[in-house]
Amino acid sequence: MPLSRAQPSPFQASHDHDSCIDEALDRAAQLCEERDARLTALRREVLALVWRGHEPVGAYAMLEALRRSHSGAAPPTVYRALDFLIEHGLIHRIESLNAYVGCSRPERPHVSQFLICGRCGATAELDDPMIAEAVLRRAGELGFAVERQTIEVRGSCPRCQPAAAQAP
Amino acid sequence: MPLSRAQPSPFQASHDHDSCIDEALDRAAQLCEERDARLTALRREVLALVWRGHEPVGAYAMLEALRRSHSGAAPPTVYRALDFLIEHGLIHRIESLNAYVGCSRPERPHVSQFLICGRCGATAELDDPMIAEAVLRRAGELGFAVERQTIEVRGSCPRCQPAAAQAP
DNA sequence: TGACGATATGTTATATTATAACATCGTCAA
DNA sequence: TTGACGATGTTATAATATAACATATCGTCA
Repeated sequence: MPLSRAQPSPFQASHDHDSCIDEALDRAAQLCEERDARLTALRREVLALVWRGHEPVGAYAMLEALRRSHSGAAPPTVYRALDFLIEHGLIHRIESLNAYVGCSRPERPHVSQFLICGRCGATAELDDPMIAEAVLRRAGELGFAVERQTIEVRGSCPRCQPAAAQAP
Repeated sequence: MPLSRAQPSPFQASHDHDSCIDEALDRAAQLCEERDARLTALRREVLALVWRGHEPVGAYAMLEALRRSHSGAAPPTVYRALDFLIEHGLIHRIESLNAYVGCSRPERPHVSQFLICGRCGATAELDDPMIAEAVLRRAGELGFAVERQTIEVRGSCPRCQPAAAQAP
């Protein structure tokens, strides 16, 4: 089965990231059209910036990059675009980094978990039902009604682990 | 079995919070002594501020309170104390709130999960091995070496749920 | 068409959270 | 007693985020 429209696996070896970006932008365009949401040039540009890599990107880093094309850009310019993208599930905010990362499965709502490499910064988005359900189960036992799960895991990705062992 | 030295259960009905604070301070003093760490008056005062309630407290709120007794207090005053308390596992930082909450089991290292009520702010610290292990298992499958888990769950606590249903 | 309403963006200012850098103080031990 | 170290004081500034109001753009309907 060809994975024609899927993001690369977590911590995959080098891949064609340009197509990765293109694909994310295409999917976003499609989703926004379906939902009558306006993926404007500005929002699209911010989405592309989030997808520059698989590492979370800070708002002010995006702002700086954005200013190259968009001379008058100010903090609200970026934050408003980020708000839109988050609302539509196109990106996620990583709370422990104050940074933003592209969503790998924007089509459907999901509970995700993030594995964040402390060395290279690469971040993988998981959608593991076992984890999500373990949280729901325990919360349920305590009578707590879950609305949102924020799960961010720091550590070393497979590619950085020899390095991690070398220089601890 | 008497729970002589245990924090109250998550989302417990009203309890004697003064003894809750006292107990946290006593345990901290004991732990610091065991570890040859200096729980100075300032650090102790900041710890008491974190324990004012079971809701996470922001650093600048603590700073304001601290200034009543400590006229010259400045941001570093608070942040340095917080750093110390975190290092010694006496408090936790809630990433999604930029706020700090007392640790309910400072004696031993643990992986905790937080249930945070979006209405009253009350926060319960869990130490559920099922959740922690579900994360470790999945990360392990992907070759990711976990160093720290940040798990923060938003929702409504049992006491706020009727209210939540009423005013959604 | 063109005027209106809604949504998006521009612009300026400011709030909130956190850290850098260096000075001073206090304590303990040699 | 002095020197080293850890803690705190002090000033300044960095980094992240939002408020508030002005202007522009787009789609719709009279």
